[in-house]
Amino acid sequence: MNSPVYIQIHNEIKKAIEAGKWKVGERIPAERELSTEFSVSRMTLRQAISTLVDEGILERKVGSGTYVASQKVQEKVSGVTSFTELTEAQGKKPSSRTISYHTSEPSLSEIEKLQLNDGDLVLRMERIRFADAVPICYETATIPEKLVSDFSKSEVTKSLYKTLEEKAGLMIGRAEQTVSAMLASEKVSEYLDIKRGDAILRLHQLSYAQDGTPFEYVRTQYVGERFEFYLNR
Amino acid sequence: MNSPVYIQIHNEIKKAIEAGKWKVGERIPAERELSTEFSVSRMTLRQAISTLVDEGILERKVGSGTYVASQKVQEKVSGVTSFTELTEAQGKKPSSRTISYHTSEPSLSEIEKLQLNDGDLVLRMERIRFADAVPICYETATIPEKLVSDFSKSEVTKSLYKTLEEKAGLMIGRAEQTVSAMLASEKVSEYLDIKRGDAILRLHQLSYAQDGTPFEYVRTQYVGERFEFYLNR
DNA sequence: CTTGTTTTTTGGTCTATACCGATATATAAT
DNA sequence: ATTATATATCGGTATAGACCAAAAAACAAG
Repeated sequence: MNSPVYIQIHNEIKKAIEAGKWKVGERIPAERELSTEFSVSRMTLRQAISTLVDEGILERKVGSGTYVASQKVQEKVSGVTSFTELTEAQGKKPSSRTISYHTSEPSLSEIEKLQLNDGDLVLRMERIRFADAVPICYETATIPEKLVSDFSKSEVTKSLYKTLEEKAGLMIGRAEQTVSAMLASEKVSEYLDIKRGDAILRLHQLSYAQDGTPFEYVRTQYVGERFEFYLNR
Repeated sequence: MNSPVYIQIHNEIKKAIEAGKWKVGERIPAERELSTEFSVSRMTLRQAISTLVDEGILERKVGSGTYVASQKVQEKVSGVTSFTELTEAQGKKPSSRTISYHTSEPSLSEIEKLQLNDGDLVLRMERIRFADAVPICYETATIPEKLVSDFSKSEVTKSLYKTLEEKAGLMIGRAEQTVSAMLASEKVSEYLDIKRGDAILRLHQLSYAQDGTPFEYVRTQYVGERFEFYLNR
């Protein structure tokens, strides 16, 4: 247990809130009170509170007290375009399941889109995204193998952009998106729990680094019945 | 000048950086040194530095020093189109601040877009969205008053879609979006901490219920320097 | 010149105390 | 009962000092 005291206190308070010691909207004890309870100075206690405020778990009100904040995921509402936002706006929980994750030879379109050379390999990931338990889309992402050969699987699947930026110094630039419609294949229809031939909304996306190099090619197939993606310009 | 000392120091340091006293990537004097220079305690000086770090203007490196950060907020686009997802993909924390929230007479464009009748009132909300502490966009959302008259403010600002669906039985359908460019007005430039006449990327969005009724009209003004929105079709 | 070790510098954490202004609550006046 | 006022509580700011671990710089050894 070598973490700083204020982090430990942060964790204890957070756990207490999750355990229901104080409910949403309720006031927690004053800083001076908590500081004696935890046997630390008020400034240290304040630091623990501050991190919880930064995380949106607590709210401060001068002269009144510190209160358990309502929710934080709910702040994300307004522009209804993305899967995640739509999902959360409807009060459902987005999740994903990785179908496959392996290195292989690129297809012709992948060679073209990602500007690959002879012999270059790619990392291909397939995943399904869910809203609650309902499958919404099937997604295939392709990345040049040389870009991610040094990274762990979780580094690639969980926060690819951050990992690429921090560990490979690759600055993310623009992205090209194309939207079209198609029919579900047998394979995809099984993944998405629909019938073969059902309507699919297809989103192709090619992401470029700031130097103009394409580094990620994503093809997403949304279930037409369960997702809408409108663009008018 | 009644603002706290640490804010005043924050402003002075920020101004000095903008004036080129220390260039990007360069190290600024040590905290102990600056604290004597400004004649404050080190903790107060630290608080000024901390706010600058939160804003992405400075970066700390233990044992080394504090440096002028390389970039402001990166103009990246990843695999997503929404502000929230974009922000999180860059490892930053999205947040928002409500500027105003009141019922009023609709404008001509609002009457047209939302298909309002004579005498109908609208609820108009203005808010600013941030990535970490940096303002990214200014957003005005208009909703027919009759739709939300029964709801509390937090129900509208925090999870409008969920509330509409659960309490009004309104199923969210499609949304039309238009993207264009314009110049920042004086008012908006102050909100977004930019100059009047700076480039603004404007996104207008009209959201329809599943029965075809328009129910929300959102106009978002993104800071051109801090946000990019690519669409190719 | 290179490599390993020590010293110094720097940010990170923590204490104990103090005063301020905003808010809430108890009290007094009407 | 209502309204004005004083008091207590609360978070916000600020001080002056202390020790720690990471990093850099100075130094020593080969």
